[in-house]
Amino acid sequence: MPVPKGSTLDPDRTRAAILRCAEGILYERGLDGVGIAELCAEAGISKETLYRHFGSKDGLIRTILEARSDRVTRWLTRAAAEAGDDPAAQLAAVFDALRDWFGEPGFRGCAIVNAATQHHRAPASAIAAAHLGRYLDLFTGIATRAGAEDPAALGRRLLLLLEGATVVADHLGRPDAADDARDAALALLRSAARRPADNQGMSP
Amino acid sequence: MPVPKGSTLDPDRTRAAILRCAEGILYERGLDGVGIAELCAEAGISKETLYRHFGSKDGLIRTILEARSDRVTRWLTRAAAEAGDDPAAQLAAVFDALRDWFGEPGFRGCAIVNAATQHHRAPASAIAAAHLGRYLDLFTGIATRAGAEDPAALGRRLLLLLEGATVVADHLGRPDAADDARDAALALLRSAARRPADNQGMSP
DNA sequence: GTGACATCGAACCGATCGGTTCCATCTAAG
DNA sequence: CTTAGATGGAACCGATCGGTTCGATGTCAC
Repeated sequence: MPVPKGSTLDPDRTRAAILRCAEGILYERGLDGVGIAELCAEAGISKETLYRHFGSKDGLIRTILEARSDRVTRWLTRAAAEAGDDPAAQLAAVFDALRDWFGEPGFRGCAIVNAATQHHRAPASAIAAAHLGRYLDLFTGIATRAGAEDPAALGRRLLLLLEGATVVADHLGRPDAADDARDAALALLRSAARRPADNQGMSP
Repeated sequence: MPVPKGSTLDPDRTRAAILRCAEGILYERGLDGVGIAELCAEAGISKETLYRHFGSKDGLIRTILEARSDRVTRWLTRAAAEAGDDPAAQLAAVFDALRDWFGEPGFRGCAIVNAATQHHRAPASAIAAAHLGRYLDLFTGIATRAGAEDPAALGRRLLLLLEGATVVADHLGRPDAADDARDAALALLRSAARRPADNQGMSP
């Protein structure tokens, strides 16, 4: 029961408590797998309070997803930044961070992509698209600093590895998909940074 | 109304008609986005008929997903086989086929992976895992024939590209994610087939 | 014609859904 | 002490859900 009776604490704190509690349950059980009533019971609040803060279940979901996109983006960006100046090291750091995430007990894929998959028309789709765009910016930045011939193209390919690793880690239960993605990403980085043409060998 | 009154045609045909109709609607609207009643109405059958054939909504979904996994696997395997003997050409053919799929009007991601994302505990999860395993076999076969040093590892990385491309094509609305995946796959194939160590350049 | 079978259409079941409303209660500010 | 605001608890709403049952209707094999 995170929220006492009356207005013991300011509404902002109530709001934050609802978000923190609902995020976990919705992620674990799916957007349609849990009702408003259970969400409120688990958070120790009444339905009226929830609706005063978020207006609707969709409003609650939107708020949760936007906050999560911000948090995840900051987390990965910082992981890259803390790896130093070498673009390859930054790239490796991103996938190493992902691997930690994939290995956590409750891992169940990307909450934002999952939400968009479940509610395809709803605002979740737009949030997911923006979220992937942020990933793209991160990877394109690394590709640019690595001196890739076509940083945008390399960024897009790195994004494929991230999303693919997330899906495989989830549905195959293989957190080490992040390791495969990391190795593949470094290989792509090497071949893209090499030179204009994409053949880098001395084959017949 | 695909199914007339009485038993005009044999039950097998009725069953097939239900499957064909329900598959499209469930894919488009999501497993929880459409009820049994609407499914029956759209297929022009009664609820009793549906339940006699499939037992439950989950039974219907399971049947649909398993059939779809078979069909998709055969489709991609044939695309690879028809590309000739060159492993690189086979790989390119797979992603070219995917691109056609991504570009279709109703594309909404992989139905099987989507189903597993929506019903995480249900049999959909097992079907999705098996489905990814089939992809893995396809890619590992290509990697083996290409003479990769570690065909299993290369197969896993190619799978990441396929799944990543599917997610990105869906949520970013970019069918050309398949082209990025194709180029990345060919680059990975080249660098993996080159030689034991994974550094194939002449950097400092 | 007769019986076995498949089907439709509709009513029905209990449960749950998202959302609304009302009121007693508690706290903090004046 | 009083008042304003935030809250919990519970009742309530109409709709929909997955699933069951039953009788009428139709076709087919014999």
